Amino acid sequence: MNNNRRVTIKEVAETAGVSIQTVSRVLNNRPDVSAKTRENIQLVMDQLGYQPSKLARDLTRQRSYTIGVVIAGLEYTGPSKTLNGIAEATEDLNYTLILKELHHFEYNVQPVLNWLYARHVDGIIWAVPEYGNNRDWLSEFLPQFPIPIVFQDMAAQPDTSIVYMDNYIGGEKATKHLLRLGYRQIGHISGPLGWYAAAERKQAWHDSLLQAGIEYEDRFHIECDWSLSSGAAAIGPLLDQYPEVEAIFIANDLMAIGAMQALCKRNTQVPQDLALVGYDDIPEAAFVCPPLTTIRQDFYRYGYSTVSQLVELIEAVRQHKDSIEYKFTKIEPELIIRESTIASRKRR
Amino acid sequence: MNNNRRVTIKEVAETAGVSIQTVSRVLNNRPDVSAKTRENIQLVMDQLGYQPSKLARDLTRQRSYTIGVVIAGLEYTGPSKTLNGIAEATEDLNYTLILKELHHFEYNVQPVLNWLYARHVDGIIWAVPEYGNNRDWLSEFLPQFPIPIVFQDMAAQPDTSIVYMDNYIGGEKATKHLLRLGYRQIGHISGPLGWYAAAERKQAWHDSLLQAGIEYEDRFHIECDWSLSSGAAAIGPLLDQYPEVEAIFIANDLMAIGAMQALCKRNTQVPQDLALVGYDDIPEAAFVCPPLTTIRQDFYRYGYSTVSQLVELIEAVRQHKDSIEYKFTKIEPELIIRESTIASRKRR
DNA sequence: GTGAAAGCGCTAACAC
DNA sequence: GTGTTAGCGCTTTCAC
Repeated sequence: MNNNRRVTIKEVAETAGVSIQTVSRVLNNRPDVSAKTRENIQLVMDQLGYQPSKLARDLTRQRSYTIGVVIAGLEYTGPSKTLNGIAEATEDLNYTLILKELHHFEYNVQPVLNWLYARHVDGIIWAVPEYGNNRDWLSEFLPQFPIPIVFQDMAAQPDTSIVYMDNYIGGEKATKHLLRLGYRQIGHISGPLGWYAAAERKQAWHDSLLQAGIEYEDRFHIECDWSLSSGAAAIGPLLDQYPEVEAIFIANDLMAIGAMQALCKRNTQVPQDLALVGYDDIPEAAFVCPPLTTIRQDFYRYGYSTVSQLVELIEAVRQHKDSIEYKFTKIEPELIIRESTIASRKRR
Repeated sequence: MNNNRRVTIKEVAETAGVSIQTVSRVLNNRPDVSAKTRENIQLVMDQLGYQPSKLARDLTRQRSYTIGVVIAGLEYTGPSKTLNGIAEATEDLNYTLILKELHHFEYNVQPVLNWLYARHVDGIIWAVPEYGNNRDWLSEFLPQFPIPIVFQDMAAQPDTSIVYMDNYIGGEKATKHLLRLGYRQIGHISGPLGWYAAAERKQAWHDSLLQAGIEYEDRFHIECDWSLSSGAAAIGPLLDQYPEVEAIFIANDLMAIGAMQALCKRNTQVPQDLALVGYDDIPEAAFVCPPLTTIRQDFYRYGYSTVSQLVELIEAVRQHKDSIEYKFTKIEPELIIRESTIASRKRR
């Protein structure tokens, strides 16, 4: 490892026998440099192995082409796939990505915002899922914050750009699929209801049943914590207490797989005795026995779109300064039908 | 969104009626400021909502406390968990993380290195797995590159810091576990052998058999592509051709689960007819039927250690400048015994 | 076409 | 204790 100092624009200028300014022009592909000068400078740059400092450049331009991503729960499939999409979009759009990972879903906003501001990011993606009241700061801090932000996973808000993975539609698709197959006694295992996503899915289940003219039973609902083991633990007691339940919409695949394991042990057949719909379409969903009907969420696209949205917003802010158009973008999940659901025997 | 210009140190100084330098001193917690002045300046900072620019600071200090992470395959469990560990360690050590995601495992090194250099990162983590000859550039570029790098997933090299998830030991643990249970005809389904990790695991399988005095059969090996479907596709033909195979070490859990699905369909019982060991310990491994014996890799810790290693290296380089100590750190995976392997009936 | 001067926001070195 | 001067490496403005 060589400990050379950086080669600077000044050195290039001196070596090439021109002014710093002329070198800068070549760097920025300005037209007003003679072909000969340009060529010569280019040569010197290559020889010296010159690499312009983005730090210095960003400082003078007051523009960094950098976006800050605030995220949490990277240990879960959803966030990590989302980040994957964000990362690739950032690359494709020639931005730099600064990652700010929160250790918890609870956090203090102001320090994070300041942290990002200090780093001159051009825009921010708030990829922390809405959970409890962790969005209460919005109305307070946001109006006076000078950097554009796009939020993920959040209810619509005025003057706020949001990209939303439509959990309500997803819950509807899951529940209506079961209704279509003839099931009537449909239960629900939800995630922690403090999570916006969990609440939306549950609401959709509830609404779909009512719309179908079915007497809604909140008894058929159990709140779990997204984990496989919580799903495994919940299913038995639910069925013991309400043996009339014919089908269950489970708010994620992990819990659904847990439930299947538990059902296996108590000799309850899926889908003959109980139909199951999951949520997420994790890779394993297609391979459990029987393969799981589920709702597929395209997290990669979710992340990717969020970046596009943000870059649009950044441009808008830099130009018009006034008539900013805030968008609420929805991404619709998809029903994937497999063998954990079939037409109900009882009702046919 | 408010479009205020940044509040600068100059403004703070003027408002507080002191020089810029004094403000800077307060900013950096220098002792040589009177309590009274300090207090006053602090007050002005708060009132103005002053946030020091890290850009400007980094530029003058020639030190950014930023690390660049070059990574690929974020759609897979391993890399994404590793990134999780990297991100948390970076936070804990008060560094900033710039993410450079490569679209492919093949890449051109020089531009990536330049990209990072332009951003003044203090150090680099090369988290792209060694694959084919994608490390050939090491001897060429590295010696003249001025920024410390720590590599992951790579064979030992002189003058290079490496954190290594020990695939050889892992392969050994898997194979020896089967041997200990009494199996003798042990097959192997590997990942693409161009991958260093895949090659190491296979080598360990090979060596362990020889050490046990077993005539080694390369016929019992099939090369797959890490995917679930490839595992599902491979297992049938292997057993058809070599029905004498009693156990298989499969190089990742995804392929192992695929294999289990395929075995299920052809009515081959695991572990009675065939014992299976996977690799990775993905969450689902514990819940397939039967639960999968596997090798657990602590990717989180892997990522975390790599950052610690890098920060140590950065400090070393900044201080001694000469006697740098390059480390080869191994992380040992763990055997997790479940029900997909039991004592062999045939041999007992 | 090219260059000189000023400035981006901060810190380091030295003076007082 | 506090201020002055000179950078860090680049871009912008405005001359020539």
